[in-house]
Amino acid sequence: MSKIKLATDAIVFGYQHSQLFVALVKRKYPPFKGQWALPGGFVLENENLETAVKRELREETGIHINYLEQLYTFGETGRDPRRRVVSVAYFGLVRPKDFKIKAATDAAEVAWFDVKKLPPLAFDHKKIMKTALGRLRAKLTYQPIGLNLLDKKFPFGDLERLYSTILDKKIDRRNFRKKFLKFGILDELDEYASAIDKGRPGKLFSFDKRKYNALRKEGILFEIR
Amino acid sequence: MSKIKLATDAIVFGYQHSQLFVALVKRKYPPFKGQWALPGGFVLENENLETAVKRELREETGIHINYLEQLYTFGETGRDPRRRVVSVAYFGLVRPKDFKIKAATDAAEVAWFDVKKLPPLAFDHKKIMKTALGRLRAKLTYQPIGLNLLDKKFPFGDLERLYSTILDKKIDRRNFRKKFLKFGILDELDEYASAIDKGRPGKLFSFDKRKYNALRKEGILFEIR
DNA sequence: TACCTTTGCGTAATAAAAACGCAAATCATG
DNA sequence: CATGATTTGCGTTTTTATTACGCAAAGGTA
Repeated sequence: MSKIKLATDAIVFGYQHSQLFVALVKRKYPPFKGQWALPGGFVLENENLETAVKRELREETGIHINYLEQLYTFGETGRDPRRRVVSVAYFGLVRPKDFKIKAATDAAEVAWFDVKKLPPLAFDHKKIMKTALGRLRAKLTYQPIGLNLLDKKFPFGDLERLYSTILDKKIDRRNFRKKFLKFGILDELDEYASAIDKGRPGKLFSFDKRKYNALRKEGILFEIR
Repeated sequence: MSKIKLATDAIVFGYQHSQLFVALVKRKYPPFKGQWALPGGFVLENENLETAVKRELREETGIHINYLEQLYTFGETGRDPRRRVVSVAYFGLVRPKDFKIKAATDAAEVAWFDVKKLPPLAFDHKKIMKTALGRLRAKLTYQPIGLNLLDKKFPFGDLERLYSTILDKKIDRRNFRKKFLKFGILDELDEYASAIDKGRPGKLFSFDKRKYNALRKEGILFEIR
């Protein structure tokens, strides 16, 4: 039979307080024992790829994923020192409330790392991270996937700060708001953000996925820069 | 060992006379014997994925590929009736002069099909085709990859017709020209298209890849709609 | 009450896109 | 060899989108 092994890896992003995080697990066994790595593992024979990623994530991190898409397949010979392993990488997003990491079964430790302060990573996972970050940044500009990183109800300022930190640039608050709201995919609620923060409490918004899909069907395209 | 087999498939596009073509091979053996399918096959144990696609393409079609990128990995259980096969699909572009198909070794027949008149395809290749077409159309708008489908020297009208046929919409010739040339990635040559066609012969242009990469590095982004 | 911060709504200046006009170069045709 | 058909090449005007700001309102804090 084929001696090529098939695996999946997951790059899971989380966002909170103007910081972008990624979930990593500390490896229990060689190779790279004790190093941080992306959660992932081998695909079972009768298992779909997406099912495999979700299973690994559940087993290793207990994370409840909110958005998941295939990223890229990394298949260079030699990327695993043991033998030929081809890995289909997925990238996922979680909401702030799902940040808490549950008991891990397979991996020794799980933790969220600020993407700006990553430890050395096992295998070619640094390369995978870079690809994932590129995809996240690019996609943010032409699909409203950033909303998967916020609570279901959020003040508008949160969304603006999310774009600003992930795209790593200043954004004019007023123009950003006008442009985003003009798409009509956010519902303005009759609730206000609790005034724990300083400043005037803002109205809460929620993503109207139905309206977004309808607009997309019509060919109207989302774009934020 | 793993009973999952790893394969690659190639979706190769060609363009000529306002028509978009794709290369297909007729299957020699079951399953789907006698049906048209995408060129492809199993990855060898010590072979990189891109090497595998290129080898298969050479063996099955003799096509000289000009541009190649990974498209998506199709891994649903049951997509191959025999056993579990996960396929990493690539999509490629060839120039008109490379259209001629050479002797095939592995496959019975190779042919170019107009994407608008495709025969029934084996496996889940119809789905792969759809994904590839989507990617080509999307990418055309934010990267000048369409130039890989034209001769190295081409009259501007060819480029406009290429966009018009692949994106399947009318384009204002004058605005398109202005916008495309403004990027400064095309060199205007001192040659003219041979006046075999009717109408005024146009100047020939060529793609200045160096200039394009320089601009991309600066963060200036290409966009055509 | 004064001050700081953030929200929410607006307007003016600037840049980009879309719509359209028209002459020049070539070929086919009578 | 003049006429029409076709395609190129270079404009202008109108419309739309983006960018750059101004400023009052609503909350907390001192």
